[in-house]
Amino acid sequence: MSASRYNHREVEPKWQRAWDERRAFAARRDPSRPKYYVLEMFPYPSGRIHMGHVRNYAMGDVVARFKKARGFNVLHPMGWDAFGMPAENAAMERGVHPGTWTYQNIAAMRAQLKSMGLSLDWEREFATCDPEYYAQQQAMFLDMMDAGLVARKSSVVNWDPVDNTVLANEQVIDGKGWRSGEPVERRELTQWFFCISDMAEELLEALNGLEKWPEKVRLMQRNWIGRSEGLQFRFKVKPNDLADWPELEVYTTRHDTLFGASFAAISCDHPLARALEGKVKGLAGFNAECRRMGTSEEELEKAEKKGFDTGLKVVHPFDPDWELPVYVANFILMDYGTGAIFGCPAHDQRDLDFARKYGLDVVPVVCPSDQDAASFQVGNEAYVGPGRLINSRFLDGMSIEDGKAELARRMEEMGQGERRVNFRLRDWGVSRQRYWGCPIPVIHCRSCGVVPVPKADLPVKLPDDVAFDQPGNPLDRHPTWRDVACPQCGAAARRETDTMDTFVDSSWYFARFTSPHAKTPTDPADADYWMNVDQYIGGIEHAILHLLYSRFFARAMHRTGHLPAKSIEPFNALFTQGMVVHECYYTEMGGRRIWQFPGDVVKSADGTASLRATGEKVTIGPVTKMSKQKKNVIDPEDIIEQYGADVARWFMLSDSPPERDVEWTAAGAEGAWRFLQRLWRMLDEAELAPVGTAPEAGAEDLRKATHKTIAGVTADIEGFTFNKAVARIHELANTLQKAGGAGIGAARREAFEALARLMAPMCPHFAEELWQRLGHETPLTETPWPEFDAALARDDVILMPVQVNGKKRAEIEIARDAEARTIEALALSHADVARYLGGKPPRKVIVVPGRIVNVVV
RNA sequence: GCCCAGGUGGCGGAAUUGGUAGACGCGCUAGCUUCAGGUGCUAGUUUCUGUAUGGAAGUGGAGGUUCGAGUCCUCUCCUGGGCACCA
Repeated sequence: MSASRYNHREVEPKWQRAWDERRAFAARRDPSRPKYYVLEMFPYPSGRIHMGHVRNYAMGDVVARFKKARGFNVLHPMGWDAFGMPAENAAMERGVHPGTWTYQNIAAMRAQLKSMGLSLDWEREFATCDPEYYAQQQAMFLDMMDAGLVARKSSVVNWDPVDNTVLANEQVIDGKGWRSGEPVERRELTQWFFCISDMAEELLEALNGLEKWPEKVRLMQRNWIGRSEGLQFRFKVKPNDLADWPELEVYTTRHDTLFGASFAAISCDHPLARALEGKVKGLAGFNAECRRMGTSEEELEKAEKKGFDTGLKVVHPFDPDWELPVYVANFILMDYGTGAIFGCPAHDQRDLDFARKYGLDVVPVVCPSDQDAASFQVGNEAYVGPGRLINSRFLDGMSIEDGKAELARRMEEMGQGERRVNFRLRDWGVSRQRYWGCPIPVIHCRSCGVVPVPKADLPVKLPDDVAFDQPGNPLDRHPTWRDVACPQCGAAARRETDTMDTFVDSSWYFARFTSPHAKTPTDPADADYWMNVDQYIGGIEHAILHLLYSRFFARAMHRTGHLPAKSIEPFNALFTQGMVVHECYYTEMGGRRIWQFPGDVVKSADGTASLRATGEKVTIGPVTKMSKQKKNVIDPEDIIEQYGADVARWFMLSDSPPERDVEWTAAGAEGAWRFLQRLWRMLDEAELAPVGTAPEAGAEDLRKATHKTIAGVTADIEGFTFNKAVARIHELANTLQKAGGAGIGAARREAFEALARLMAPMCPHFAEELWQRLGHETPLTETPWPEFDAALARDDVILMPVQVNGKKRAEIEIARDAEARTIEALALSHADVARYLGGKPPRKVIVVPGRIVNVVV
């Protein structure tokens, strides 16, 4: 036989065509078979796939193909998260219509994804910008309005005063608008909201049931929802010439520290702060300064703590002679609690920083157990630990918990406050003042107010004739689109020009895949059969928002009759994969870094690097997430062209555990390529028995290796440790290569066939070709997963380590199920062990049958 | 600032979940095969020490629990992700 080479350029298209012709991955409802729905987070159509996509979809495809081989009726769909800002940016920069740009990108990316050979049901494909999709989203918005899940209220946005437009946090750079360069202001707008906070308790509770979700994601969601038990109470305000403000209501979780209070503070957006602007000199300016900060929590928290004394006082609830100054402070969030707090500097770091800056008292009221109550002082660090209450009158001597209970009891008795459960979670603002999104289907009528668009008039379609020659929302400027007759009174009215947050689009696409062309959001029979998603796979960056919104939306869809009760938690299992990272390279010019593409850089053996074209010295920077800015991107298309999709997939699954970041290296891709070629050559040279021959009795070692590998790889795929599966396949290939000699042709065939079948989920084209070469006519997509023989996969005699004082000193060969006494006797009789004992009896012997022996001298 | 995760050879990582640290791959070293080569094959490769069977140290750092710790506990340093209008 002559040595051949595996040629991916012929083999990959061949099998892609074969699967297509057989419609191998078309999912059809079949109640007689168990279903399995595997879903990867759908991509944003940026124009090209990147390595992160390759990794994500390679993993999903492993699961899909594996489950199919195990007899499940698999649903594995793909679509496009197609609305969003980049399309509008492209429109502004290049004058191309957002829709044209988006659908061109989809066409390009679809072709790239198809070249990966993924087992996707392309017949279910849709884009969220298809009117067919967003029409159903609008229908659900109306249903949710009816169900009381939608509210209209004001909230703050980033406002660019030059462009007169709302900015995303991303578009605010160092407090300035990204285009205008002018300082951004916070501005209040009336917006549409989904009432997710009404479900806060339920969304929190149900996290406990999501056992197949990573614990860290559940924890992040718990913290995000942020349930707290506290006290809401009212201070009397002095001097009381403000008729509208006899009281100031605050919320606290540390009411035990009320006797350590030294000030009260309110948000600059608090109605009282606004009311005082005309009365207190300088306050308007201070508030304006606060509002110049962005809306992101990060920015607010990191900013220097600043306050403005309003001159107002509030009276301590338990002492009419005790007055506290009222400040407006830049670190109080209007959206949390009541937008007002009392400050206890000794036991809250922010309050302490604030008190030191403005010369306010710092009175400790919680004393740690190892400190003396009379002398305990707080320095530059607030004390937030446990202890006994001091300086607190009727609370003195109590624990924090008892103090809270007693204070709350008295406050409730006085009628001045109530215990209250509060959540950090805010309602979901979905209004966007942008064109490329799903129009919110309501009409504003001068006499009827807000009127929903009748369902018969859906979809409210985006107009095509829009211009992006100026900033702001083109829907506002369109000559006719806004004009419409009021559905109730028939008078001239105006359409809502806000569109929906793109998170809405991605909060239910998984349900739509079960019946992508239904005339209602879902088809009950399809949703009932296919839901829930059995395995969801995506990036950890979606751990909070996307997943929380989807959980909310599934509940909302159930309440409005679009999903069955079992689907209020739509994702049974979740896996969050790590990023693809790469070294970055730069040259320097005048102290500035000029980033260089990896393809333009040559690395030498001594670890230095230079530019291919000019030989200029290149500095190797850190390994970071692939990004256009740092140019450290590898285009999957180049890799697929050079090495094939199977190599790209195999390497993405090797080495790094799926949940961790993986570094793309050219050497790693080469290694994957060499492995496939090696297997291919091994088959050239191997003597095999005919298909179906029973394995020989004399080939035990090879057979054991084969069956152990089948058992191990099966467990690895189920446990999402694909890197270990790859390592095991390498080991079997090594064993097979070394297993020479005649008379084991059937055992050798068994090993080769196992390799082809085990590799099929990871590099399907190569595996199919191997399988065909082994003499099989039925493709692997229709071949069941291999079974292992438990007797062959287990060792009866094992090598057991023997430790002396915790250090390994010997090994004994012993039956796996030997009794402790037998093991101990054999261990102690070992020459190396005896040497350490020096003739004396051991002090203690620990025997863990099947594991280890430890002799303590 | 707050929340979450991760630190193991030159590199990516494995370690039966408290039981032989370094599987597998990359890289490197030596040799072979005459290969145009960045191909293939064989052997070696944690560090220190010793001629040697061997010995000692070793999982970011410092303590602790245990017969036994990469794994559990406390403190600490570093890196990454999220922070509500990026998707």
